[in-house]
Amino acid sequence: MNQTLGGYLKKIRKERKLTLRGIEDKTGISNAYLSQVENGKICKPSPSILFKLAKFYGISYENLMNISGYPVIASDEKTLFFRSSRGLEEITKEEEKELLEYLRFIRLRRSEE
Amino acid sequence: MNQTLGGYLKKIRKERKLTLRGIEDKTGISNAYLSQVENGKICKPSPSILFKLAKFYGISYENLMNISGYPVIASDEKTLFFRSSRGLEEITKEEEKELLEYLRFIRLRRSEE
DNA sequence: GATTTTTGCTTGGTAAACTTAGCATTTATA
DNA sequence: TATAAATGCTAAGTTTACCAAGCAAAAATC
Repeated sequence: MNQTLGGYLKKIRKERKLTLRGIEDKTGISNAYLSQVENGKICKPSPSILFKLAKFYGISYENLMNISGYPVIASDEKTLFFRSSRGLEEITKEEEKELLEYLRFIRLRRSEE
Repeated sequence: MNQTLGGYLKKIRKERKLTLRGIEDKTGISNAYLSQVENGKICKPSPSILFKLAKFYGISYENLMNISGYPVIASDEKTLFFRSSRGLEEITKEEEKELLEYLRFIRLRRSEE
């Protein structure tokens, strides 16, 4: 899907007509370094750098981590949870199943309105 | 609560009565290096190393990343999703609210059985 | 009790991320 | 058209993660 990290970043920057030095000013990442990244001379920028870029471009940090070859929790290994007033709550497999059924019900009901 | 990476790893290893060389054999991480990590001489092992340790010890990779000072997606910024036969499905805020209510109902019902 | 093995650690070296300085070419301004 | 500024890039240097080798103390084996 997405080729190299450098290619991906370069493509986005070109699309938005931004300059290396402009990004340096906004993110603190040196233009020299970013050039090396975009041209594949650096293949694994630190997570901190990737995070700054993700935030600046408004793209997914997790995706950048993945493209860069860092280990990332596989989505199907993540525990399901809920935000609530009490914070984050994990849910059991059984609850997940019931909730999924209920979600189907909700969506069906909504589509019939 | 606020623990150093080294202290945390050392504590776990001691609790389980494991040796540095034993872990080297199982994970490929050199005992010399692990010693430096545990004693705080190395503060930011690469995510790849953290992942190996998390897997080996059966602890949270995300937590190790966090303790090491790497950027991690804040839990309240995570998108809620569901595993289903169609893959991962994101849910809207309204759906989340309804599902949370239903979760309360499920749990109440279960506790009354 | 002597010797061998195990254990944690230090030292020295390599590789790669990242910065600063500077160069060549293009673009803007006069 | 001449000059100044901007842009992308490279080279050199610093820092730090990480490994291999080796050392001293503790533990195990005889």
